[in-house]
Amino acid sequence: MDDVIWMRPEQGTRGPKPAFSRDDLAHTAVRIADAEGIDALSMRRIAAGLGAGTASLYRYVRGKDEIFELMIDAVAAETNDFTPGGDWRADLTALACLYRETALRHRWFAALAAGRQTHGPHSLAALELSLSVFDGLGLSADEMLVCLGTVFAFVRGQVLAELAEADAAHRTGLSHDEWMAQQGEYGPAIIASGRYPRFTRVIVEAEQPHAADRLERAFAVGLDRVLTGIATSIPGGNRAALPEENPCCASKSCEAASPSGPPNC
Amino acid sequence: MDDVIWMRPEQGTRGPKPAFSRDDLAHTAVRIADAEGIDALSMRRIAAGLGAGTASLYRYVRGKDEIFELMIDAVAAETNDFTPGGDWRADLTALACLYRETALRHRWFAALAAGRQTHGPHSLAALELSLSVFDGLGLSADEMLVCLGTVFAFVRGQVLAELAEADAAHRTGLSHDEWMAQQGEYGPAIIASGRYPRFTRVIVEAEQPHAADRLERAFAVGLDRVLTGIATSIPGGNRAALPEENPCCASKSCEAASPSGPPNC
DNA sequence: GCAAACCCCGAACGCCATTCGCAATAATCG
DNA sequence: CGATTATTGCGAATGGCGTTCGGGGTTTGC
Repeated sequence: MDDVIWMRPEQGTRGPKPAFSRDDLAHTAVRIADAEGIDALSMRRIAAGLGAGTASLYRYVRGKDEIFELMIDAVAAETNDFTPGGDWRADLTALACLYRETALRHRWFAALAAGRQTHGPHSLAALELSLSVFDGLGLSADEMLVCLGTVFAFVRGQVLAELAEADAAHRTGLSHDEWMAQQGEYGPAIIASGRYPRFTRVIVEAEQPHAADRLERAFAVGLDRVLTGIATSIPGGNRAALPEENPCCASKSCEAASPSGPPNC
Repeated sequence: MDDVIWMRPEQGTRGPKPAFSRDDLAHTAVRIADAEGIDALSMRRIAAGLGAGTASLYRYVRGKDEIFELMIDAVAAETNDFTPGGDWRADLTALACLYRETALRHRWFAALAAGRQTHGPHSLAALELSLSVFDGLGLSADEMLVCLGTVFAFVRGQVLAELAEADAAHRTGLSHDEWMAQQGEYGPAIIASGRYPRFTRVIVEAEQPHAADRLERAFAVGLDRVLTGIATSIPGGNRAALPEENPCCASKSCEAASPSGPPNC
């Protein structure tokens, strides 16, 4: 009954009023994790940021896991700043970009959220919003879940890959020189070994990696293809599949997603 | 130079031979993590499993991160038990299923591997194997990377979602009764709130969740759609897109992936 | 045969999440 | 209006963690 934090009342009826709210905990935790990394987020650190004693946190939360739950739900709120326009494909594209931008803003979010199911109010609202994209298409509940699941599996997986690539500090992508610079003497050793000819060819020939926006482009292209595959199973959703990718189409939809934000997707 | 473990020699030329190999560390660590969970994996625990002193581990490894690196590469070896048959789509399907099965066998693997780039020998071999699927298709290096990246982003994302769903111990899927049973009084509270009509409808109407193989099916269907979208951009890869999904097609390919293993995909 | 290089590891350090118990506070009840 | 009771804040303590230090033993190359 009360092992779900969202079911417990924020404060009792008796006794002194709590000094903070759950939102206070969530937002300071998010701030710290954003600034110092998720590994630097300790109960002591949160309490310090809040100006409270460490043990006091356990009046608000059963343990660190519930802190994570609060953080995830707080950030989930940022993925809800969007109203669907009626074109499921454009709407899904926009939602995916919005999710990606949010996850890149809070670099700990994707890994944390991918590992658990969250049922906080903002997370539920996000799910509700996502489902609303399919309004009027006549899809069954199962079908909607599969479609959404496929798109967001791709989005989360791709974002995690982006973060992993960037997390390697000075380490970079797969372009020849950047990768060489990172690996020091390991890159040449791999190539010299002759054991990985295709990998070597990719390292040597890759050109896209030099482009500054290559991560965005890869995301847009991949997303577009995933959606093309999904369109296959949506009545009336079959569009002419373009033989060559056109990332600009995704960019357009993405621009619509964050009308006021910078066009960095 | 030597901040990549794969570049450091396993033992020096002088002094006593080390009592263990890196593989010993990797395999005991994997065994412990499989059996007791990744959180139970401590340096002390590994040393105990190895019959060594805790501090001795630091003769083999710079820190716990490198233990993770060894574990990931050890498990990556399990994704290499496959030889492509020449049909890129069937081969990618098989590779995806093989990856999924491996990740489900080692429930810590996906989350760990998704967060970092690994360049151990088995991981490189896995990449090389994956790239070989595109042999003879005339794709550019960039194009191959985007295709592979899209497929594996989906695979990793989907597997993480499956694990998250199962990780919630007794917590289950999205079927009405199972979900209600998990949430205790939270589920009814959500529905009763009336704030999430689409979510409520999905909870109530979902039927697939009752099927025992629903996770496999969702994976197969999603993967098939992703591949359909990718086929769009591969010369000669455009097949007639089926208006309705046919998960059995993916299952067939998957069976081919592990000819000797149990047909549990 | 001997010095340099290497291995093993007990002990210690500082940080962590979590628990316990007590003093302070505020709503409720008699 | 007390007295009761539920609740809050938190100092102190517990046990576990990753990692470092330093010393004693072992093997190799010269």
